[in-house]
Amino acid sequence: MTVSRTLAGGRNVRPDVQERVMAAVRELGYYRNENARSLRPGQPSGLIGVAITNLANPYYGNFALGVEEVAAEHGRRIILGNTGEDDARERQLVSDFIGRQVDGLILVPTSGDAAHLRPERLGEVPLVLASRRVPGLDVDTVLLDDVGGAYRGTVSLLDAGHTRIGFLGNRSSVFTGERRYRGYEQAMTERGAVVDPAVVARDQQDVDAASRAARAMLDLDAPPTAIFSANNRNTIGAMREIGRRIRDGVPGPRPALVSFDDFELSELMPVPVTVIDHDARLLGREAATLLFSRLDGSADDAARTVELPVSIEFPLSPAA
Amino acid sequence: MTVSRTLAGGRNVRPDVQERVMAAVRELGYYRNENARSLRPGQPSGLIGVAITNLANPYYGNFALGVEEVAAEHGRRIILGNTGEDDARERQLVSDFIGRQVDGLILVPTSGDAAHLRPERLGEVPLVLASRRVPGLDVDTVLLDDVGGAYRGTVSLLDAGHTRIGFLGNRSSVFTGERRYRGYEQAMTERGAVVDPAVVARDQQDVDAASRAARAMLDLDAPPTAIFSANNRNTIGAMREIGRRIRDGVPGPRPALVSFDDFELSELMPVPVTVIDHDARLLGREAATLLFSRLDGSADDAARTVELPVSIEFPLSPAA
DNA sequence: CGCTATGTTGGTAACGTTACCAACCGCGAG
DNA sequence: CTCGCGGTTGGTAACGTTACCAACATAGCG
Repeated sequence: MTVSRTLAGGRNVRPDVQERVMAAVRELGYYRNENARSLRPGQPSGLIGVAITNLANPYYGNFALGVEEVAAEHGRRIILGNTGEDDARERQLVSDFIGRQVDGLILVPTSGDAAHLRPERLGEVPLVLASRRVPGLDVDTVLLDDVGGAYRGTVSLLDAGHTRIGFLGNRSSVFTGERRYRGYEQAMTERGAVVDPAVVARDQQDVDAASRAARAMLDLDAPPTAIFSANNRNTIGAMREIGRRIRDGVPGPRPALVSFDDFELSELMPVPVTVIDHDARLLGREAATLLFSRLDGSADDAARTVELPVSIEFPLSPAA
Repeated sequence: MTVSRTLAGGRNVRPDVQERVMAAVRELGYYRNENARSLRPGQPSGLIGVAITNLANPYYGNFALGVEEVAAEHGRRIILGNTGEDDARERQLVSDFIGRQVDGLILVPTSGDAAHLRPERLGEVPLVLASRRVPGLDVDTVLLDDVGGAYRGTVSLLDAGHTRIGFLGNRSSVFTGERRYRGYEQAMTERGAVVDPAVVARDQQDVDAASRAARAMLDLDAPPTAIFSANNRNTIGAMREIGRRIRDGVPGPRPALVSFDDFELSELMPVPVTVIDHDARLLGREAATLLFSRLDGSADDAARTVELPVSIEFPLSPAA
């Protein structure tokens, strides 16, 4: 008990005893067993479970960093798992996290079945969703202003005189893919532009698929003069294809690009790129902040949604 | 006990009893307490502690992913901490990890004091270092072929006829910074080129500092005609500055670049970029593999070093 | 000088789990 | 019919920790 008290701050322990305890701790290389600590009822484990869909994507790396920062500020650690968009893996991760007595969960949910996230399954463990919502699950959520960003980005192309604007994005079952498409579609129809299914490609998960989709689109008899790309992977793929056409002297338009998600050196691209930028790290910080406000009881029961704004960065030079 | 046996696989439990147990588990939303489990002597916690220096850097995100993959294949989870190159924070993380009974540690070490990593402090917990070595610490380590990559990259510039080649990199106390500088220096002196301190800048930690360093270098009366950049952050910074000069019509050379670390769309840059590429995810996988070979006892006592090869990607077009 | 108040110390129990052991069951062989 | 054996079941203890309580020492006060 004296050791426990000393390590807990030393209240009501004589200073010379504390000194002897600390000396023994140093000599023995003693570390307090945190697992045994959290075994006692009511004791938090100090762990936050974080599951994201793709750690290789720098956006999620930054997201994880934001969560880790806030967790560290509150004296917690994060256990991190990668789901790879596989909901079986997500289920497995969540149940492992709960088994390790995490104080809370932060997820970028996959699109599959979400029965394992229902309150009756999670018990007292608070959950915060990031980036995506889960249908029918009313919990704290941090989102980006996907619709507004996509709308404003598309409008900037329309303002520049484009009317035939292609769309590259995720399939509609992905939450952000659906929202960003909605923003695009809304801008197009509001301005009387036609959304032609021939220049809408919504099933690319990686850079290569995005390149192929851009190529098919630009090889049409009536290719788009501009492309709205709904995420980083599609932007990189489209840009690769555009660069290839320029290098190889392929005739046809050199489409302007609007990219939802930033990428480095976008200002040096051979065609003008408008970037819809956002702060993944802030998204992570915000998710963690929501979680901790639950943990310290400073939030009422109602589920909250935070929608973070996006900013639009126009190309430095008017055209290439 | 019957519940424990059922959940452990059901050996020597009647099938109908197993069924009743599983039904109760489902009904009650029961999760086995992993912390209590690992409390019993000899039981592993199933956790691997991972501390990296900068999760915002996509390389470390990929590194963490590689570790996570291999850990998941072995049924473990990772606890992740970000040190931000702060060795006090590293110490704190390591002692917390040990307090949580991690089965092993994987670190990208900071450059400070490393007393907390000595075997007598870590006890039985195996440690693997990644990317960097710690002076005087003889443990399993995964490195890149920094010297060889930097050497070959520099040689490619010399072969192209450059003799005045600038260097952008980390200060020499950073392990990789030192090694990459060595490769550069070795190539230069071997070929009789002069390493001029005026075009060597070794103290940039972020993109902005790298831009400023590149600017100062290119503003010299005798600017370099090519630049060797020792890491991703310096490459991006240098490229920004080069792009700015092209855009603003600043007179002077448009230096060719060799970049240690890949970046996306390097083929679309306005000056030719040679990339010294490597696989951070593989680095993570390799580190985890070393760790697990310790854990299952299949490695003998001697510390091992794995040096992963790098590949060199030349620009698609000879010049811009 | 005795009483109380305060500070200090350590004994005990409980958290959830599983290794070990003891008890019990039914079945087949002698 | 009895004995022994393998399969099944649950009691007990222990892992390391801390809340609670009891015991004790000391100081202050009347």
